[in-house]
Amino acid sequence: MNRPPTIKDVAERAGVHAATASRALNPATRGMVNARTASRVAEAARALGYAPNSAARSLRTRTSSVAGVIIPDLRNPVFPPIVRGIEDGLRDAGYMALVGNTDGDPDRERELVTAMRGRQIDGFILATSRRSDELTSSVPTVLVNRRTDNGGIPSVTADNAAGIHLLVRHLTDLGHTRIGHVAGPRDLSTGWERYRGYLDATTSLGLEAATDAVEFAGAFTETAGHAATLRLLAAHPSLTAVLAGNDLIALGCYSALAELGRTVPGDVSVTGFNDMPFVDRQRPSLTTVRIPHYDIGREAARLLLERIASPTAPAKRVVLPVELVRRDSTAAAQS
Amino acid sequence: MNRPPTIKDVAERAGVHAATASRALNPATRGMVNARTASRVAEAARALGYAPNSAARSLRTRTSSVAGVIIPDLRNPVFPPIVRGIEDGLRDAGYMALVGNTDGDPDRERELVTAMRGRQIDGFILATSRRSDELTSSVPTVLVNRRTDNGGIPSVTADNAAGIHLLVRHLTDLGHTRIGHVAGPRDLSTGWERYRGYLDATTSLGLEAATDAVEFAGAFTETAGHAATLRLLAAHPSLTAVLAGNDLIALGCYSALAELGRTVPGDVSVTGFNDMPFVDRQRPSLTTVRIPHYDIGREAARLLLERIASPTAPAKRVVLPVELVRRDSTAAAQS
DNA sequence: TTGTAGGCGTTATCAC
DNA sequence: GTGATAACGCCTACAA
Repeated sequence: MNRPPTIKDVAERAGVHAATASRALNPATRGMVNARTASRVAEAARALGYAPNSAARSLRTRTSSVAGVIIPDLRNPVFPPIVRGIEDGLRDAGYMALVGNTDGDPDRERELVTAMRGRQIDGFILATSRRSDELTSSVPTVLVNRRTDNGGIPSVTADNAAGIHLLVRHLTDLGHTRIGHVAGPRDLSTGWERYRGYLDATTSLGLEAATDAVEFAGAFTETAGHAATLRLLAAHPSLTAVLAGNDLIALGCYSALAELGRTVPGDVSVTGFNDMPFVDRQRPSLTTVRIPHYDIGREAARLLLERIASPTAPAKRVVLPVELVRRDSTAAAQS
Repeated sequence: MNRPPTIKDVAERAGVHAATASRALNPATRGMVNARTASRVAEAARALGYAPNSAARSLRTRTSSVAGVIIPDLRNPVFPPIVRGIEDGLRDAGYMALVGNTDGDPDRERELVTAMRGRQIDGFILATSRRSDELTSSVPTVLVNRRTDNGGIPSVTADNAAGIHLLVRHLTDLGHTRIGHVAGPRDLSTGWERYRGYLDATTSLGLEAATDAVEFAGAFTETAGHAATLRLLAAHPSLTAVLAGNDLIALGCYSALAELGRTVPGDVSVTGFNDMPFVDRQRPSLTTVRIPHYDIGREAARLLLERIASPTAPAKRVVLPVELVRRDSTAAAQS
């Protein structure tokens, strides 16, 4: 239980001064030191099992090689693969992730940001932003999955518009012309961009009455999707297809349609968004758009490291491609 | 972009010495200081937006209020609620979680442990342990979900044996007497304890031939479960019920039985373990045992904090109760 | 190429 | 009850 070795111990063992040991151990300054002494120091460090004290290093250099990752709730199946991607992306650069959940509460988010700043975080990856957020962080920050309307902060998101276009195209290919939309919350870029994509796709394909065949779900949840679907079909009973804002909303569509005595896909086709785990095993299996969650996370980590290296470079907005996954919840329209 | 305020700034503004400010701000030492100066300091800190520099504090106190959480893979649906529970449990005490994934690789695990130690972690929560691991950490450590055979390290797990008893009892109540087991890996406490529970329950209920009606799946995955189920039914074609090591293995049972032309639950009843998300929506919905993932995480955090406070107290092994969830994958045995 | 010295911000110890 | 001081371990001008 004796103290871990310090750089002084290493220096002593190698017969040099602490400053020399420090230079020898740091790749960036290794060149300043005689190659033979350098390897002697390295050997001593290895023998002692020396690991630099990061608190001391942070205090001195004002960097920590730690990134703060703030998400709404890890239990939402969208986030685990994203966080995993972030972790893997950070690891390559020797960074680690401090993870915090907000449950969508802005106060909680502020608390977390403050607490993490106090811990000398080098940067933030936020998955919690609303479209209207005006983030003015002095710390390098990257948005993931969601983004703000204001493009000042780098972000990594899926191509929501393209995904919706793929779905609408898939449905029109099946002969559908009366396609409704159960949209996600308007204040989140995911909900909003998919809604805009729906408007674009339907109008550009010349489908009538699309603009008002929309209901907004209060949240990306099954229950909110259920309620919104009931409202949508009450107003538009003749719809033959429903585009849901995401997979959970689509599951809400399933139950609402069942409640209304409509079959999927016999009477109404339903589509989701995200391709979260196990939607391929629902009854019926869900036609949806696959978004590359893990890659989104990894890319966000890359962007953050880039940003830390050059904080004043212009903010990139990376949009990753998505993929249509045809399954059994969509079928030819009944005429 | 000027430097964040230090305790010296706060002291100056309050007209006291830095040491006094430090005492005033620290709840533990607040008593040493005059109440009026204390509140003057607090006010100055608030006005300046002072947040202590945790690197300096860590350097001085050798504590960081950060815990390392090491898991196999966040994408395994068991872990998100556990990690979330840990995070919530730590937060109450002002701790944060540094999360790392190992993919079950012991080398990777060692790397992570070393790296986190270098970061002045106050303790570890490990979800990666194998039964045979001999952990001899000088840092407070708690095992979660899995544990080692050697009881020297505190752990928080679900009551696997009780869960299996509930399932076996449920099946015998339905008239089953020929119950097989597709077990999880023997080297993990989860797989092992459920296997032992199966032996106990079947023998204590006087079911014949139970001991050899077991196949071990190579992993807690659907494919491993599928393969093991085929082996089990080849050797024991007359089984009317299969107890799977966990939910994913149970899904493998489903597909294997379908491949063999047996219906669930008509020909064979199947049970899982964990009650992971969406198994209630499989066809058929899965009878399983619900384990309190979130509470397990929270309790692990509590235990770790306790351990940090008194590192030499005897190691508790906390076992949390589980609950039978009856669904459609089990039915009365055909006679 | 290597050694010396000072300081990062905080807290513990000692003196008043 | 408060102030002065030193030390935690590391890094980096600057000096040699």
